[in-house]
Amino acid sequence: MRTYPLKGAHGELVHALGVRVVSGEIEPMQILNVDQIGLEFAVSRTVVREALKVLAGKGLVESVKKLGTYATTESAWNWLDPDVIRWKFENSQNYSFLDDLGEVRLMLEPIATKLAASRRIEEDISSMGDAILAMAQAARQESLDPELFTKSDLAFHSAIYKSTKNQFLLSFSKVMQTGLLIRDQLVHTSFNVRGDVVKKHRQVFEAIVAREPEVAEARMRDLLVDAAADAVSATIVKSPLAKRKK
Amino acid sequence: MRTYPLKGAHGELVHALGVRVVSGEIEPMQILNVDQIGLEFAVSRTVVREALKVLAGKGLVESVKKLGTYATTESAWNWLDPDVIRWKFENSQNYSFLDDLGEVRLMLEPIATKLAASRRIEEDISSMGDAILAMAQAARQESLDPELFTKSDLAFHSAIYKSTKNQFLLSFSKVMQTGLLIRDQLVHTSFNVRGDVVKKHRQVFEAIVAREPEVAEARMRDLLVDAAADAVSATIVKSPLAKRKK
DNA sequence: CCCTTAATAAATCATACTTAAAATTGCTGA
DNA sequence: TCAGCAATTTTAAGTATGATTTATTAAGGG
Repeated sequence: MRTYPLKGAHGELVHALGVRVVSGEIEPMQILNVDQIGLEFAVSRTVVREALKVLAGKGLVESVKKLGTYATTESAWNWLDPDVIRWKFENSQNYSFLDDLGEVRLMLEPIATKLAASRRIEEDISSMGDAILAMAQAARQESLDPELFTKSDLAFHSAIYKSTKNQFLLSFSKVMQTGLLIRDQLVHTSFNVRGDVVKKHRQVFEAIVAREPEVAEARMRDLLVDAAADAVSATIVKSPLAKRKK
Repeated sequence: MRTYPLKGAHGELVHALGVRVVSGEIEPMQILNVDQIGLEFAVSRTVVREALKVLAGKGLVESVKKLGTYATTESAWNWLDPDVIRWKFENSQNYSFLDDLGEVRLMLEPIATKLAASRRIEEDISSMGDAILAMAQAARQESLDPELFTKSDLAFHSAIYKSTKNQFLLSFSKVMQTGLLIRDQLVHTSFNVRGDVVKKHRQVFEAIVAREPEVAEARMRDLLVDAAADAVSATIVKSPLAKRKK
């Protein structure tokens, strides 16, 4: 399974080099030699150069004449690029950036929910309704379906961002989804789904349907605090080195 | 002056095509013919293909064999890419996305300020201090310097994001800066700098220095409300068609 | 110390070849 | 006659390679 959308040799090379840069395997200021890479991956210079241009577009490398193309420092990277996030996950020593992502989520999502409650249209309601139904279905004790649960959970939150009619929030939700999805793969959907998770989602939904911004916001905030607590315990279990940077 | 960081024929082509897609001049699903573009810009196929790959990396185009490379719909674009924002500004009929950006700013920046107040290190303090000094200097009635004012204003807010030690917030601040910078060019720094602007910035700064998260947050929120009010009046004056989508 | 020149690697160009997928054609059988 | 299916053609992306240009650093000479 390809987790990246890019096709062919080019896509694989973008992916491979991207991972090397964000994982720190290729250190900042280290030169990426075109011919050498072409040799290693058995592709032509054309393909290598295209890949480097794409990475440059995401801030991961820079190139100056005479010197060469070199990796940049973290602060130059576009962390809000879904690819960058995905690559970061794949070979990381340190998952503290997950905490960073969660922190931003906690800043945005309750207010996004408030906005959703005042701007949602019928189409948004039906998306959310479908997601909630699927979620309840997946959480049924007789037939637990972790994959469906995760998927519908993400769909619900995504629908909220979409309801805000704010392009930036929608783009952010993609970054978030990428992060959460891979986190779930990492912690293997511990799926200690507390009985009230679905209920709490439904209550958020109902407040949005009823166009009650303040109520929706408060309920979402409550829900996220629970989710964060679950995530922390899961992370500690699976990955003892995941420590918050002071 | 080049407002884009990309160099040479390649960079210019990425820019030109990016603007066309983002502005809607090239509509979703419309095919971008490689040979035709090469002819129009008098560059080789290689350069065109590299440019299209970069755009694909930002979600602006997709390519399938046999069919060609075509523009995608807005929802596929990565709005959190500084280039995308910049291009959006350059040929837009509608500046409502500025309101979207401001909305997200209002969601993030007060809390970022709160975090900054508890996580800032000495280096952050000196960055902010320098920015505040420059700002006060620029706002002096004897020698008004709009450009310096804008620059130091941005530097101050950027230093706050940096103090949070959260990579995502830092990347977001780049997007924000791009937006605010070009907005200021658009409204030509109306510079009706209310006397208390510098003072309010200084008060935020002092709360951060004193490590008073709650106070810092409240003061920043207050400051942003003023800024938003100024921006709205400026936008209405210069651009009557800037209407908020209902 | 400045100016010229050489060296270097990115940037560009041009062209040929390969691959995958869609569209067309053509065959078959009901 | 025509619907359905398979083989063929066509199209444009994708890949490869060698030659050329350009910009910048570094070395060398005045």
